[in-house]
Amino acid sequence: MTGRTRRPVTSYDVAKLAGVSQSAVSRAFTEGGKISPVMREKVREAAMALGYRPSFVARSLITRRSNLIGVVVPGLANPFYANLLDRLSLELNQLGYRVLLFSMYNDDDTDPILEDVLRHRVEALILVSTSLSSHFAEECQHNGLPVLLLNRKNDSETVSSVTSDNRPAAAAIADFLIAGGHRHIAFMAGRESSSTSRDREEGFTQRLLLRGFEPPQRAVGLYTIEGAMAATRSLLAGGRRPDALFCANDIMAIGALNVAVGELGMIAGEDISVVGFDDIAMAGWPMYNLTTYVQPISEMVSATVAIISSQLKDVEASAIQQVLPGMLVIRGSTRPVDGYELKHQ
Amino acid sequence: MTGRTRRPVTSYDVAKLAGVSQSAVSRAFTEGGKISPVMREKVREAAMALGYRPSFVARSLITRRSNLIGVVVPGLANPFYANLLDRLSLELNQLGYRVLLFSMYNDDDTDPILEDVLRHRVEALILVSTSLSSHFAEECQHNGLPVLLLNRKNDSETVSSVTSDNRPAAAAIADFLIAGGHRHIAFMAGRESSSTSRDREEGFTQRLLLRGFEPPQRAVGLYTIEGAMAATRSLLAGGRRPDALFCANDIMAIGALNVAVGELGMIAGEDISVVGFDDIAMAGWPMYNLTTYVQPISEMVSATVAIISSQLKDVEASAIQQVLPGMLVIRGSTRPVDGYELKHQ
DNA sequence: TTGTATGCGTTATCAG
DNA sequence: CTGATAACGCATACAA
Repeated sequence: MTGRTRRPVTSYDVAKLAGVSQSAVSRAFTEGGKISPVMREKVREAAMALGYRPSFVARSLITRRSNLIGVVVPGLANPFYANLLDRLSLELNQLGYRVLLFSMYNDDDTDPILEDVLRHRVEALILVSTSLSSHFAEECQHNGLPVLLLNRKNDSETVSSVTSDNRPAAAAIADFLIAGGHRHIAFMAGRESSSTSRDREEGFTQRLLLRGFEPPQRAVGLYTIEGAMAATRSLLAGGRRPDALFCANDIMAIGALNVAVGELGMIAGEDISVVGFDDIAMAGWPMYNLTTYVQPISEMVSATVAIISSQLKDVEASAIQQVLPGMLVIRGSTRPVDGYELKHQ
Repeated sequence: MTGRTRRPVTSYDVAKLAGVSQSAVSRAFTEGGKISPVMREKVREAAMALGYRPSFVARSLITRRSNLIGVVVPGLANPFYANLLDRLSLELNQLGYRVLLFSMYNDDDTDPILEDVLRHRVEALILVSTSLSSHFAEECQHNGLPVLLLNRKNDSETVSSVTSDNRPAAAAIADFLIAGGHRHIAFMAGRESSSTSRDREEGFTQRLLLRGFEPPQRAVGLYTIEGAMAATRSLLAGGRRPDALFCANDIMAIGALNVAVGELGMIAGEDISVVGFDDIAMAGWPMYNLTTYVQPISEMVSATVAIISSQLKDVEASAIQQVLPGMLVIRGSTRPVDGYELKHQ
């Protein structure tokens, strides 16, 4: 406790104090190290006295394992992403991995960031609702680096992904709105570049057409509250006011409610039915009470970790496109419909 | 593009292909490396062909700089934390640092996690609303590792912190509620262990006493929506219903509104006035329209990065306890008061 | 079981 | 400006 050390304590320092070899110190701190209990204790004591902590960076260099997993998120303003990241971090930690975090704000060009991630020698890469250039996909595959797209799909079949069953989900929502007797149905997209948004729109539109409806009125909310509020204002200002609105995610649906209910004084579930997608916590709160499609977030995270784990074990493991089923939960933001059970709070 | 490489490409591989020495490769990829343009180009070409990326872990070992900053957050369910993390990540990235993320779910014992962080040789440590054992504080100081508590203070003066002016803020809220003619004033605390919650409570209570009021009715919301909803139910079920409620953060205030307005049908700003703290995005949405104290999140993050930077430059730089002023924004969840300007949407 | 010696992929130091 | 060579802190094959 005397002076301030500048240089961190090394295994050599510990070895000298304990009167043993450096490798003994190493073994004392390695998982399955063959070492006698008495020696281990001696080393641990010296280490404690010096405040020694084995350096993961030195270890990584030789073991080629960084214990790091790169996670790229598109900002955390959407609670769904925050939640996803939170759980991901938790599960990865339990497996002994640490999360190297990257926030993407412009979806267009992930490459510079990914370049940086690779330099850190992460053991795997998880992209949350973010796309990947085919160039990089190849690059990662070539290096045997597991990559997984979470809540988004890739054109190529060579990269793994975990998503909900977006198309059937959207179709079910179309059925529900039709059954509710709505006639002027609208859809709010996220970003045009988002496969997730496209899938939901296609599933929705195709089912409407199949049932003899016109394609929905269309707006773009850019996956943000503000964008959704603006889009909703113009949607509801138009001559043919829609009586139902399906938004590609909850955050936009809530933006829509902010405008329809909060600004225009409409009554959700009577004047207009609003449906979201994700089931973020807010959706279940009394003030919004939003009908939405539950993304099975827990299963999605588990599947993600499972796939990553398997590819970590076996580099040759083939890519998996996992699609997980969620469920529609009916709350008060939509007109009640016979045969659909209202979720009791 | 032929076989799959198992071992990442090294600078030696590049050197061989380019017909130069390994050090030349290193210089070509180092910031201020003295190297001729022609050689640099030759190296870059070979590197591109092989898909070479310098290893940060090898570099870290010798430069003793990991480019990593450990950030510990108490989960991301509270948008305020998510926002904080988001901005922090952004600013640190711009300075060339990467965020090594840790989520704390039990506030009690951060030590095992911090142990792990240090092994990764992070260059600094930012604890968001999380406490630090004095043991670890010493340890970090001894190692010359900058540590900063964000949105929380420490007993010891030796560790830096960045917070809002919680006490004056809470006092201002007391004044505002008194001016609004409220008589039965309640306070909802976060966690008892939170210095932030304690500061806000003390500032609030002391001002009430000073103005001749009784100490506020008290509830504990545990900083969560669910906790706040439960606390509010019992608060409003009691005989003496409070006509004003100040919650130690927004998320709890919104929980309170969920119950008061959403469940009990009360009218916020008439039957009861609810005030929060933080000014998360949600607070400004029409459905909640929450009066709250704005934490200057942007300034807090900048101050954090500035302090960390200065301590990174000069290990001997002394700890700083920075307290930043925010401001009260009046919205619709509280009774209007003369002399207080309503925030226009 | 323990110690010795070597290498992980870079940067840094020194000659040329 | 360029190339050889020695660290960086640890794990591991090998010898004892």
